[in-house]
Amino acid sequence: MNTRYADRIVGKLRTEGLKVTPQRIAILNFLDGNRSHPSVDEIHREVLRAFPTISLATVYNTLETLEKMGVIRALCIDPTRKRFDPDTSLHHHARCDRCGTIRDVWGDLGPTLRLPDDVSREFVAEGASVSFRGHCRECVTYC
Amino acid sequence: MNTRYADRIVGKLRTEGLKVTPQRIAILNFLDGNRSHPSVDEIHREVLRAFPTISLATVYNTLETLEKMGVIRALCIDPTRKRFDPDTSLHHHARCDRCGTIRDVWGDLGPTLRLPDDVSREFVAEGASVSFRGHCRECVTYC
DNA sequence: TTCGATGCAAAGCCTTTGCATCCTG
DNA sequence: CAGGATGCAAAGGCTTTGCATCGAA
Repeated sequence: MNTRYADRIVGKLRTEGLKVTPQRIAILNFLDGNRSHPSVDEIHREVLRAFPTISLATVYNTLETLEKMGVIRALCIDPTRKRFDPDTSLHHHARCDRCGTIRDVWGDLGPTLRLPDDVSREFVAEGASVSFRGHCRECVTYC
Repeated sequence: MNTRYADRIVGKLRTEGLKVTPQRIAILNFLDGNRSHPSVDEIHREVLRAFPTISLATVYNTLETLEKMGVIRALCIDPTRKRFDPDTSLHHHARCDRCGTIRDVWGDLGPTLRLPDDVSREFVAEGASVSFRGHCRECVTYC
Protein backbone atom coordinates (compact mmCIF):
# COMPACT_ATOMS: atom_id res chain seq x y z
CA MET A 1 0.00 0.00 0.00
CA ASN A 2 1.07 3.61 -0.45
CA THR A 3 2.66 5.47 2.38
CA ARG A 4 2.54 9.22 2.21
CA TYR A 5 5.89 10.95 1.79
CA ALA A 6 5.51 12.83 5.06
CA ASP A 7 4.68 9.66 7.00
CA ARG A 8 7.60 7.83 5.51
CA ILE A 9 10.05 10.56 6.50
CA VAL A 10 8.57 10.76 9.99
CA GLY A 11 9.36 7.10 10.38
CA LYS A 12 12.89 7.71 9.18
CA LEU A 13 13.35 10.54 11.66
CA ARG A 14 12.33 8.18 14.48
CA THR A 15 14.61 5.46 13.18
CA GLU A 16 17.54 7.84 13.25
CA GLY A 17 16.75 9.02 16.77
CA LEU A 18 15.74 12.48 15.61
CA LYS A 19 12.74 14.26 16.98
CA VAL A 20 9.41 14.56 15.27
CA THR A 21 8.23 18.08 15.99
CA PRO A 22 5.10 19.78 14.70
CA GLN A 23 7.30 22.21 12.79
CA ARG A 24 9.02 19.37 10.96
CA ILE A 25 5.70 17.74 10.20
CA ALA A 26 4.39 21.00 8.78
CA ILE A 27 7.44 21.35 6.53
CA LEU A 28 7.14 17.73 5.38
CA ASN A 29 3.47 18.17 4.62
CA PHE A 30 4.24 21.20 2.51
CA LEU A 31 6.97 19.35 0.61
CA ASP A 32 4.85 16.24 0.10
CA GLY A 33 4.16 16.03 -3.61
CA ASN A 34 5.40 19.58 -4.15
CA ARG A 35 6.89 20.07 -7.60
CA SER A 36 7.50 23.81 -7.40
CA HIS A 37 11.11 23.47 -6.20
CA PRO A 38 10.54 26.02 -3.44
CA SER A 39 13.22 28.19 -1.86
CA VAL A 40 13.78 28.35 1.89
CA ASP A 41 11.84 31.55 2.03
CA GLU A 42 8.89 30.14 0.10
CA ILE A 43 8.75 27.15 2.42
CA HIS A 44 8.93 29.40 5.44
CA ARG A 45 6.25 31.74 4.18
CA GLU A 46 3.88 28.91 3.40
CA VAL A 47 4.40 26.94 6.60
CA LEU A 48 3.96 30.16 8.54
CA ARG A 49 0.28 30.15 7.58
CA ALA A 50 -0.35 26.92 9.44
CA PHE A 51 2.29 27.57 12.05
CA PRO A 52 2.57 31.28 12.87
CA THR A 53 5.62 31.05 15.12
CA ILE A 54 8.00 28.93 13.08
CA SER A 55 11.28 30.71 12.51
CA LEU A 56 13.41 30.90 9.40
CA ALA A 57 16.27 29.28 11.31
CA THR A 58 14.12 26.24 12.00
CA VAL A 59 13.31 25.92 8.33
CA TYR A 60 17.01 26.12 7.48
CA ASN A 61 17.86 23.56 10.17
CA THR A 62 15.16 21.15 9.11
CA LEU A 63 16.06 21.34 5.44
CA GLU A 64 19.70 20.67 6.29
CA THR A 65 18.66 17.64 8.33
CA LEU A 66 16.42 16.33 5.57
CA GLU A 67 19.15 16.80 3.01
CA LYS A 68 21.64 14.89 5.15
CA MET A 69 19.07 12.12 5.50
CA GLY A 70 18.90 12.02 1.73
CA VAL A 71 15.16 12.57 1.53
CA ILE A 72 15.28 15.92 -0.20
CA ARG A 73 17.66 17.31 -2.76
CA ALA A 74 19.09 20.82 -2.86
CA LEU A 75 19.18 22.21 -6.36
CA CYS A 76 21.88 24.53 -7.68
CA ILE A 77 19.99 26.00 -10.60
CA ASP A 78 18.77 29.37 -9.36
CA PRO A 79 21.83 31.61 -9.05
CA THR A 80 20.24 33.65 -6.26
CA ARG A 81 19.19 30.96 -3.81
CA LYS A 82 18.99 27.28 -3.07
CA ARG A 83 15.88 25.39 -4.09
CA PHE A 84 14.61 22.11 -2.76
CA ASP A 85 13.11 19.05 -4.34
CA PRO A 86 11.40 16.32 -2.30
CA ASP A 87 11.73 13.97 -5.25
CA THR A 88 15.18 12.42 -5.01
CA SER A 89 14.79 9.98 -7.88
CA LEU A 90 16.88 10.54 -11.00
CA HIS A 91 15.52 13.41 -13.03
CA HIS A 92 16.58 16.80 -14.26
CA HIS A 93 15.38 20.39 -14.43
CA ALA A 94 14.65 23.26 -16.77
CA ARG A 95 14.57 26.84 -15.58
CA CYS A 96 12.90 29.73 -17.35
CA ASP A 97 15.23 32.73 -17.59
CA ARG A 98 12.31 35.13 -17.46
CA CYS A 99 9.96 33.91 -14.72
CA GLY A 100 12.34 31.63 -12.86
CA THR A 101 9.97 28.68 -12.86
CA ILE A 102 11.73 25.33 -12.59
CA ARG A 103 10.13 22.29 -14.14
CA ASP A 104 11.07 18.65 -13.88
CA VAL A 105 12.59 16.89 -16.85
CA TRP A 106 12.14 13.16 -16.99
CA GLY A 107 13.70 11.17 -19.71
CA ASP A 108 16.61 9.02 -20.57
CA LEU A 109 19.62 11.29 -20.61
CA GLY A 110 21.57 8.32 -19.33
CA PRO A 111 24.45 8.17 -21.79
CA THR A 112 25.22 11.77 -20.99
CA LEU A 113 25.66 11.09 -17.34
CA ARG A 114 28.86 9.13 -17.38
CA LEU A 115 32.24 10.75 -17.08
CA PRO A 116 34.60 10.26 -20.00
CA ASP A 117 37.41 7.84 -19.10
CA ASP A 118 40.12 10.46 -18.91
CA VAL A 119 38.16 12.35 -16.27
CA SER A 120 37.00 9.31 -14.34
CA ARG A 121 40.61 8.47 -13.60
CA GLU A 122 40.89 11.77 -11.78
CA PHE A 123 37.44 12.16 -10.32
CA VAL A 124 34.98 9.79 -8.68
CA ALA A 125 31.49 10.86 -9.70
CA GLU A 126 28.74 10.30 -7.16
CA GLY A 127 25.97 12.15 -8.89
CA ALA A 128 25.16 14.12 -12.00
CA SER A 129 22.41 16.45 -13.04
CA VAL A 130 21.40 18.24 -16.16
CA SER A 131 20.10 21.78 -16.09
CA PHE A 132 18.35 23.29 -19.06
CA ARG A 133 17.80 26.99 -19.40
CA GLY A 134 15.52 28.78 -21.79
CA HIS A 135 11.96 30.04 -21.73
CA CYS A 136 8.66 28.49 -20.79
CA ARG A 137 5.71 28.76 -23.12
CA GLU A 138 4.15 31.60 -21.17
CA CYS A 139 7.32 33.69 -21.32
CA VAL A 140 8.75 32.87 -24.73
CA THR A 141 6.38 35.26 -26.48
CA TYR A 142 7.82 38.20 -24.56
CA CYS A 143 11.42 37.61 -25.57
CA MET B 1 47.24 33.17 -36.59
CA ASN B 2 46.25 32.94 -32.96
CA THR B 3 44.79 35.89 -31.19
CA ARG B 4 45.00 35.93 -27.43
CA TYR B 5 41.70 35.72 -25.60
CA ALA B 6 42.24 39.10 -23.94
CA ASP B 7 43.07 40.80 -27.24
CA ARG B 8 40.06 39.30 -28.91
CA ILE B 9 37.71 40.56 -26.19
CA VAL B 10 39.30 43.99 -26.24
CA GLY B 11 38.43 44.17 -29.91
CA LYS B 12 34.90 43.14 -29.13
CA LEU B 13 34.59 45.81 -26.47
CA ARG B 14 35.63 48.44 -29.03
CA THR B 15 33.24 47.04 -31.60
CA GLU B 16 30.38 47.37 -29.16
CA GLY B 17 31.32 50.91 -28.24
CA LEU B 18 32.37 49.96 -24.73
CA LYS B 19 35.47 51.31 -23.10
CA VAL B 20 38.74 49.52 -22.77
CA THR B 21 40.05 50.41 -19.34
CA PRO B 22 43.19 49.12 -17.64
CA GLN B 23 40.96 47.43 -15.04
CA ARG B 24 39.12 45.50 -17.72
CA ILE B 25 42.37 44.52 -19.37
CA ALA B 26 43.71 43.24 -16.05
CA ILE B 27 40.60 41.13 -15.51
CA LEU B 28 40.77 39.77 -19.05
CA ASN B 29 44.43 38.89 -18.65
CA PHE B 30 43.64 36.98 -15.48
CA LEU B 31 40.80 35.10 -17.15
CA ASP B 32 42.83 34.33 -20.27
CA GLY B 33 43.39 30.59 -20.28
CA ASN B 34 42.22 30.31 -16.69
CA ARG B 35 40.60 26.95 -15.95
CA SER B 36 40.11 27.37 -12.22
CA HIS B 37 36.54 28.68 -12.55
CA PRO B 38 37.27 31.56 -10.18
CA SER B 39 34.71 33.37 -8.06
CA VAL B 40 34.29 37.14 -8.10
CA ASP B 41 36.32 37.40 -4.95
CA GLU B 42 39.15 35.28 -6.31
CA ILE B 43 39.30 37.40 -9.45
CA HIS B 44 39.28 40.57 -7.39
CA ARG B 45 41.98 39.35 -5.03
CA GLU B 46 44.23 38.32 -7.86
CA VAL B 47 43.79 41.42 -10.01
CA LEU B 48 44.38 43.53 -6.91
CA ARG B 49 48.01 42.45 -6.96
CA ALA B 50 48.62 44.08 -10.31
CA PHE B 51 46.08 46.82 -9.76
CA PRO B 52 45.94 47.86 -6.11
CA THR B 53 42.97 50.20 -6.42
CA ILE B 54 40.47 48.11 -8.35
CA SER B 55 37.22 47.80 -6.46
CA LEU B 56 34.97 44.79 -6.02
CA ALA B 57 32.16 46.69 -7.68
CA THR B 58 34.25 47.14 -10.81
CA VAL B 59 34.91 43.41 -10.91
CA TYR B 60 31.18 42.72 -10.58
CA ASN B 61 30.38 45.29 -13.27
CA THR B 62 32.98 43.98 -15.66
CA LEU B 63 31.95 40.37 -15.24
CA GLU B 64 28.34 41.30 -15.86
CA THR B 65 29.36 43.13 -19.02
CA LEU B 66 31.47 40.22 -20.23
CA GLU B 67 28.67 37.78 -19.54
CA LYS B 68 26.19 39.90 -21.52
CA MET B 69 28.70 40.00 -24.37
CA GLY B 70 28.72 36.22 -24.23
CA VAL B 71 32.47 35.92 -23.78
CA ILE B 72 32.39 34.39 -20.32
CA ARG B 73 29.94 32.01 -18.74
CA ALA B 74 28.62 32.17 -15.18
CA LEU B 75 28.44 28.74 -13.59
CA CYS B 76 25.76 27.66 -11.14
CA ILE B 77 27.59 24.77 -9.56
CA ASP B 78 28.95 26.14 -6.29
CA PRO B 79 25.96 26.69 -4.00
CA THR B 80 27.70 29.53 -2.17
CA ARG B 81 28.76 31.79 -5.02
CA LYS B 82 28.88 32.32 -8.74
CA ARG B 83 31.88 31.09 -10.63
CA PHE B 84 33.11 32.18 -14.02
CA ASP B 85 34.48 30.38 -17.02
CA PRO B 86 36.20 32.19 -19.90
CA ASP B 87 35.69 29.12 -22.06
CA THR B 88 32.23 29.40 -23.55
CA SER B 89 32.42 26.40 -25.82
CA LEU B 90 30.23 23.40 -25.02
CA HIS B 91 31.61 21.49 -22.08
CA HIS B 92 30.58 20.50 -18.59
CA HIS B 93 31.90 20.45 -15.04
CA ALA B 94 32.63 18.24 -12.08
CA ARG B 95 32.85 19.65 -8.57
CA CYS B 96 34.55 17.97 -5.62
CA ASP B 97 32.30 17.97 -2.55
CA ARG B 98 35.30 18.13 -0.26
CA CYS B 99 37.70 20.74 -1.67
CA GLY B 100 35.31 22.56 -3.99
CA THR B 101 37.57 22.31 -7.01
CA ILE B 102 35.74 22.45 -10.30
CA ARG B 103 37.21 20.69 -13.30
CA ASP B 104 36.18 20.76 -16.91
CA VAL B 105 34.52 17.76 -18.47
CA TRP B 106 34.96 17.42 -22.19
CA GLY B 107 33.41 14.63 -24.05
CA ASP B 108 30.72 13.65 -26.38
CA LEU B 109 27.86 14.74 -24.19
CA GLY B 110 26.39 17.26 -26.56
CA PRO B 111 24.18 15.30 -28.89
CA THR B 112 22.12 13.74 -26.13
CA LEU B 113 21.28 16.97 -24.40
CA ARG B 114 17.87 17.39 -25.90
CA LEU B 115 14.67 17.87 -24.03
CA PRO B 116 12.19 15.00 -24.24
CA ASP B 117 9.33 15.84 -26.60
CA ASP B 118 6.72 16.25 -23.88
CA VAL B 119 8.82 18.94 -22.24
CA SER B 120 9.93 20.67 -25.43
CA ARG B 121 6.30 21.44 -26.19
CA GLU B 122 6.19 23.46 -22.99
CA PHE B 123 9.69 24.83 -22.79
CA VAL B 124 12.12 26.25 -25.33
CA ALA B 125 15.60 25.19 -24.32
CA GLU B 126 18.41 27.60 -25.12
CA GLY B 127 21.17 25.89 -23.24
CA ALA B 128 21.99 22.89 -21.14
CA SER B 129 24.76 21.95 -18.79
CA VAL B 130 25.76 18.85 -16.96
CA SER B 131 27.15 19.03 -13.43
CA PHE B 132 28.88 16.10 -11.83
CA ARG B 133 29.51 15.95 -8.11
CA GLY B 134 31.77 13.57 -6.26
CA HIS B 135 35.37 13.60 -5.11
CA CYS B 136 38.64 14.34 -6.81
CA ARG B 137 41.51 11.91 -6.48
CA GLU B 138 43.22 13.95 -3.80
CA CYS B 139 40.10 14.04 -1.63
CA VAL B 140 38.55 10.64 -2.21
CA THR B 141 40.92 8.94 0.20
CA TYR B 142 39.64 11.06 3.08
CA CYS B 143 35.98 10.15 2.66
C1' DT C 1 15.06 14.03 32.83
C1' DT C 2 17.77 14.57 28.79
C1' DC C 3 19.30 16.34 24.82
C1' DG C 4 17.91 17.67 20.49
C1' DA C 5 14.88 21.37 18.47
C1' DT C 6 13.08 25.95 18.44
C1' DG C 7 12.92 31.06 18.17
C1' DC C 8 15.12 35.29 18.12
C1' DA C 9 18.55 38.34 17.11
C1' DA C 10 22.94 39.29 15.50
C1' DA C 11 26.43 38.50 12.44
C1' DG C 12 28.52 36.86 7.99
C1' DC C 13 28.90 36.56 3.12
C1' DC C 14 27.82 37.58 -1.48
C1' DT C 15 25.90 40.90 -4.44
C1' DT C 16 23.70 45.24 -5.80
C1' DT C 17 23.07 50.19 -5.76
C1' DG C 18 23.86 55.31 -5.54
C1' DC C 19 26.71 58.82 -6.49
C1' DA C 20 30.62 61.76 -7.12
C1' DT C 21 34.76 61.50 -9.74
C1' DC C 22 37.61 59.89 -13.41
C1' DC C 23 39.10 58.93 -18.08
C1' DT C 24 38.49 56.63 -22.64
C1' DG C 25 37.21 57.64 -27.17
C1' DC D 1 33.99 66.97 -23.82
C1' DA D 2 30.40 63.51 -23.26
C1' DG D 3 29.11 59.45 -21.54
C1' DG D 4 30.54 55.29 -19.88
C1' DA D 5 33.58 53.30 -16.08
C1' DT D 6 35.53 53.49 -11.53
C1' DG D 7 35.80 53.57 -6.43
C1' DC D 8 33.73 53.90 -2.16
C1' DA D 9 30.35 53.16 1.01
C1' DA D 10 25.95 51.80 2.18
C1' DA D 11 22.28 48.77 1.69
C1' DG D 12 20.01 44.37 0.45
C1' DG D 13 19.28 39.44 0.30
C1' DC D 14 20.39 34.81 1.61
C1' DT D 15 22.38 31.95 5.12
C1' DT D 16 24.70 30.83 9.45
C1' DT D 17 25.53 31.17 14.33
C1' DG D 18 24.96 31.78 19.45
C1' DC D 19 22.24 31.14 23.11
C1' DA D 20 18.41 30.77 26.24
C1' DT D 21 14.22 28.19 26.33
C1' DC D 22 11.18 24.54 25.06
C1' DG D 23 9.45 19.94 24.53
C1' DA D 24 9.63 15.02 22.39
C1' DA D 25 11.01 10.68 23.88
